[in-house]
Amino acid sequence: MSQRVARKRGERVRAILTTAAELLGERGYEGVSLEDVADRLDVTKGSLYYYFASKDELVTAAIETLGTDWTDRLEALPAGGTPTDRLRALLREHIRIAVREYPAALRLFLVPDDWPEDQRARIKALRRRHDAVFRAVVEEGLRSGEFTVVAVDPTLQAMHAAMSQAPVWVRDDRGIDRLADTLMMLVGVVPVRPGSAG
Amino acid sequence: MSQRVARKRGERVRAILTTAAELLGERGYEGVSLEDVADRLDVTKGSLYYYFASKDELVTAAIETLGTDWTDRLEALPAGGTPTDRLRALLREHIRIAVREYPAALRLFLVPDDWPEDQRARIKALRRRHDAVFRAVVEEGLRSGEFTVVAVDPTLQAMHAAMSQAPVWVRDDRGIDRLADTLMMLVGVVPVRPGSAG
Amino acid sequence: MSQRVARKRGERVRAILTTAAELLGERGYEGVSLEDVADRLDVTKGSLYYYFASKDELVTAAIETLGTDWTDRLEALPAGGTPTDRLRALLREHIRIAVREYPAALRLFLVPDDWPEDQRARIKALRRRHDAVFRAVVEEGLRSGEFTVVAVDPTLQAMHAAMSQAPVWVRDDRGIDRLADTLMMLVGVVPVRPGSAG
Amino acid sequence: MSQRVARKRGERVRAILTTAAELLGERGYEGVSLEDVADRLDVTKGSLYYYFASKDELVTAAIETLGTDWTDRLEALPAGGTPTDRLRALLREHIRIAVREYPAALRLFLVPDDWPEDQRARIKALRRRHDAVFRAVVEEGLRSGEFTVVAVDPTLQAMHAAMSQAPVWVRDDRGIDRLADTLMMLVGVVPVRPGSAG
DNA sequence: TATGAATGAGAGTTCATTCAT
DNA sequence: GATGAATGAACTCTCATTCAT
Repeated sequence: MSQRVARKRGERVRAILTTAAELLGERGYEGVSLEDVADRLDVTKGSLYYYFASKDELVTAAIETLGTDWTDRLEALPAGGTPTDRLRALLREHIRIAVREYPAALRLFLVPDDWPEDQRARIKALRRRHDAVFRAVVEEGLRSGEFTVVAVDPTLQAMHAAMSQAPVWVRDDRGIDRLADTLMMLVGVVPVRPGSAG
Repeated sequence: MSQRVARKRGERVRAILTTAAELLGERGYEGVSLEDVADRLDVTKGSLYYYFASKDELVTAAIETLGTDWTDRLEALPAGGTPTDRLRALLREHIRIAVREYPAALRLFLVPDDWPEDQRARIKALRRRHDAVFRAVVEEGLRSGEFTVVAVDPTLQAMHAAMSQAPVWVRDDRGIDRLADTLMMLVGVVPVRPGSAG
Repeated sequence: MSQRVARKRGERVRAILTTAAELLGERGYEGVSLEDVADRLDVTKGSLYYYFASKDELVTAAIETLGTDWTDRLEALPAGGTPTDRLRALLREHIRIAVREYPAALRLFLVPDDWPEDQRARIKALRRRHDAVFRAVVEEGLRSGEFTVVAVDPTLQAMHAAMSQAPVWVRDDRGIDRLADTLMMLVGVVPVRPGSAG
Repeated sequence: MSQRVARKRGERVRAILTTAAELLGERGYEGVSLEDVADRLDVTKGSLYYYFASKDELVTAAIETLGTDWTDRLEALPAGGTPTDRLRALLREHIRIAVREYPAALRLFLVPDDWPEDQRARIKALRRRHDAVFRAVVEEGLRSGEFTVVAVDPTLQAMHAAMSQAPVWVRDDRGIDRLADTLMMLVGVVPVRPGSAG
């Protein structure tokens, strides 16, 4: 395969993955048919099989795209400031992306048990990289004494669970901030002027 | 209809609902077909329609069964002790049920938008009742000054999100306790000897 | 079987047939399920099979009831007057019954080809008796010279077809009269003051 | 889509519609399943959904095909002659088509009440166009004084009802002519040598 | 006699997958 | 590379029919 052809193929694949990621992020696995993906790309269903062997393969790759993009954006946040500031920024950005772009994200990362090990592994890796971003800041905060946790793992897991569910109840920017502040408490950071409003 | 027959029918309905709840709790709405439910009950698909008018009806009733049972067990916990003790007990029990019995429960309570209003309402009511159990304790803790929160709603939502996701990563009793303690931090209760183990 | 029991059975059968005839007259064969019939009788589906071997049997018998009742009422019309008056009265009464009570009658008498010969024969006999009522008057009118027809059979058939379809377009009493007058033309009786209004 | 492909698709659609129209014309809506249509085309049920979104859509389109074809043939009849001659020709042709090709046509044009408005409208339009052919001749005959009617609407309706029912009793060409002549009486045209043969 | 329960065939529909062109 | 077409399995739902009690 010539380089030119390979490049072209790469572009095509990327277009498919981006589109699929969008749709999956909006409606989740069972909510998206290959017809939907093809339609939005102005292509026919059959064509997708030229690039991917099955729906699962396509979905896995698309989730990879989506997850990578997501993590990239978190990593691109400014590095300076205290762990507290950086964690809060991370939380806000994460929630913002979840709410605005990938409302169905939660469902996506829960891969069905009967998928091939290969694909499960790829998504696991994705989660790990994503997780590392948060873990680094939390651990730094622990070292500096700013943070207190029962254990790192459940803390991170609780954070992610809450953020993924956010699209269900968070409506506006104020909701995002309140949720971020609430999650800061998981590392022992109590906001300056805590309230008790419903 | 004679009493004896009515009782028998009740039993049958309960058997169906229990079975359906189990399967739904394991695999979620789209993961369960009526064939699956019928198979596990050793009857044919069509028979289910003798008791329920549609899949949605059956599923709604099953979710109701599952949710009511769940909340009942939380409400049955001993009433005494400080809010801190009671919230921790609630969290532990909730996580235990989620992990051991209804690993896919999370997805269940997110009712599809296109369901009949009637059924949406029933499930909403269920969620409200469930929520009230936690809310009462949290508010008591706030009044007594034991708890601190940014706002009650996101706190409860984060708790529930984390607990529902628990089946994915929690494996043993220690995991349950660590998660419960972690979530206690959402109300500002820091454990006596906080650690930092991964 | 004692006489008392036989009588009771007869009553039950009649009740079923009347109800079935009603429903069939309203909605036609495919529009009525045994459940519908049973429901309206406050009985269960299964019970019907104690009296009838199959849906077709029940339907045939019900059509017989309906058809007999219908013909009875036509025969009960006053005998006096000219053939013209009597035919017009017959037409009006027939249309009235079709429109008000058995809007789906047309479909009913068109028995599916694959029904057992026995049942086809019974319905044929019914139609014949019904037909005889009109035929008698038409033939009398022909003998008396009041009527003119191309041939008796197609005349009668056209009359019946039009009357059976009447429920689709006839709305009020005026519609009934206009249709009856129109059909009188089939025997050469032109109304005194013919119009041409749509 | 290339022209060649579009043409091929058109042919396929036409084949489906023709087949469906045939079956529908024979057995009516409820008497035809998609399986039946697919079988006769030597394809599987699912394939039909590649061309039509639902049974109703397919049926509507098929009825449209059938109805258009029918009306086309009536409109193609020679235009000359008196209204009497032309109406008789129309009646004969209409009955011939009904008897030979679409014996169940009657039921087809009675669209179920719960169909989407869109489809009801399409079939209504069809009926209107069909009706117009007869109405034009009848009105011309009225203007020229050849015809006499009670009212135009019931006259046309009675004609159509009788013709649609014709397949039930008309057997041969003589039957067709006798029925046509009989229906001419609805507009006051009495045949030259009226008989009274049964 | 009648009931409640269950069955099984068949309906319409969806969709991942295949394949000749 | 991509398309249009077709497939076949799975799904929800309906209903005439059977049968133990």
